[in-house]
Amino acid sequence: MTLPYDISDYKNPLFTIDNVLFTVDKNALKVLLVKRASEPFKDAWGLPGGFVDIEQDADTNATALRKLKEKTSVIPPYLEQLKVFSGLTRDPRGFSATLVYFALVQAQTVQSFIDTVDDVKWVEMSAIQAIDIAFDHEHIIEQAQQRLVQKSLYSMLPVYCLPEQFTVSELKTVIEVIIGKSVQRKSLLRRMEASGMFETMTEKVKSGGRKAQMYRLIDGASILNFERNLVI
Amino acid sequence: MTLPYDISDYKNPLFTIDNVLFTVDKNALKVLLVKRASEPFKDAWGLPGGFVDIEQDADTNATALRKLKEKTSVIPPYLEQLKVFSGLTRDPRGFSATLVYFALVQAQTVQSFIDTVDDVKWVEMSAIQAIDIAFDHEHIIEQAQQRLVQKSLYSMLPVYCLPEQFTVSELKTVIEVIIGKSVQRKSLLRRMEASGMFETMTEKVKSGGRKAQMYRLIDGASILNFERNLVI
DNA sequence: TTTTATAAGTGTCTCTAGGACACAAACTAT
DNA sequence: ATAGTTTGTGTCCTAGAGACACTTATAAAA
Repeated sequence: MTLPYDISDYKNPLFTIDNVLFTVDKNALKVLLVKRASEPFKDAWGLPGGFVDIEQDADTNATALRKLKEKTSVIPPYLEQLKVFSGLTRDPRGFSATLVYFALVQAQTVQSFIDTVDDVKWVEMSAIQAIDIAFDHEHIIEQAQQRLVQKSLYSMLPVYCLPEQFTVSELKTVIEVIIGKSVQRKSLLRRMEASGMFETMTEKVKSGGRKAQMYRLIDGASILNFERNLVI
Repeated sequence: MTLPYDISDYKNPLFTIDNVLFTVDKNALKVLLVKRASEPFKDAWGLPGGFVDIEQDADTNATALRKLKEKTSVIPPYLEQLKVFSGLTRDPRGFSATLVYFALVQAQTVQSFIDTVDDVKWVEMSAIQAIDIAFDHEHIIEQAQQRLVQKSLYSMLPVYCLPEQFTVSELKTVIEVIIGKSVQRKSLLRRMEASGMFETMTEKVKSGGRKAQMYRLIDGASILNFERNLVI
């Protein structure tokens, strides 16, 4: 419900969008950071985000995708809301609320085309503490990682860190990197079968031993939530 | 990340907070609605909410609780973010984003207060379609219900619809009302035991047959997520 | 006081899906 | 051909939910 006041009567909170974009690359979970070109937190690293452009964005999802594209040239195949982080102290300019999205993408090179960003890079989660991170973004990243781990226990979300076609072993590896524990191939295969989300390709691919079956997400298939978690 | 522009450079989206407050009463899931006193959607029913008061609210959670307290006189024992609903068309005044919270409360603690006012009421979920609902609040309520059902399959969240002390049968009933399916008492007891969230009271309570053991949430116990869902 | 009805609580079997692991199959390199 | 490696399958184990009969406790009726 919205109250009948004119919005200009109010001191409005600063409302922004931020993105936590994850990938799995070389057996490590990585998050995308951009170097801030201006205050506050100039020269620190932070999450790619910004203000909603109400002329241009149909909704906040559109803002999230636009900011990712502008700052990193990446369009993720998976995007969902994490949550809103808010408070008087999280931004030196005053009360702020940032709607954080959480996204997954296949490992790829990133680059920026705009001048509010100096640099863009993938940072391994294990290296986060060593980096000067803007605002409460380190805390936000942790929360996003927890959500990613949880979802990976009861869904095939990690497929979005893979190319369109992939083998069971590749899927197994990204899941293991994300949840930090090994998984049985057999369990994965059973889940892939049960989910009905995947189709097999006719060609197989060599892999150091017997050729591996390639799979892909069926067009338009939505991520199924299993009834049980993997055991950690 | 927030960009370095002065906020006044931007046309800001309307940013509001809304609450979907559920309870279970008389074998029905109910949601709290408020009659709108002014435009837009004057005289329609909508979710209790409003603007953040950055002088008064420490964060958006505080806003949500403040608004709920105003309408019910009660601080609900459970509150979490659902998600942000946004877009150009959901509010006739222009682009808006509303952060929706989802809350649970015991019916009885609220009843006596809302009986004294005529602009707040509990509405059975089954009666929602028959009511003139403001904005996209009907859609929001549906989403909140889905979340409530899901969480009730892998947690004891429905306890927050009960008084401090309760019996297994009472818990069984609220769960069944929420998920719309019967549950085995045995399964519930196993879960209560396994969760370690509850303690037994010394007194028992009569219930038409053998006296029932009373339970309560252990102080400070957090809601445990089970590894498996109940089977629907 | 005994009987009956009712709800609480227990014992135990079944069922499902993940975990473990051995083993067969397919492929490469020597 | 043989060894080494990875893929894929068969099968048993296990945890935890579902089903359901049966025992226990209590109040109300006879």
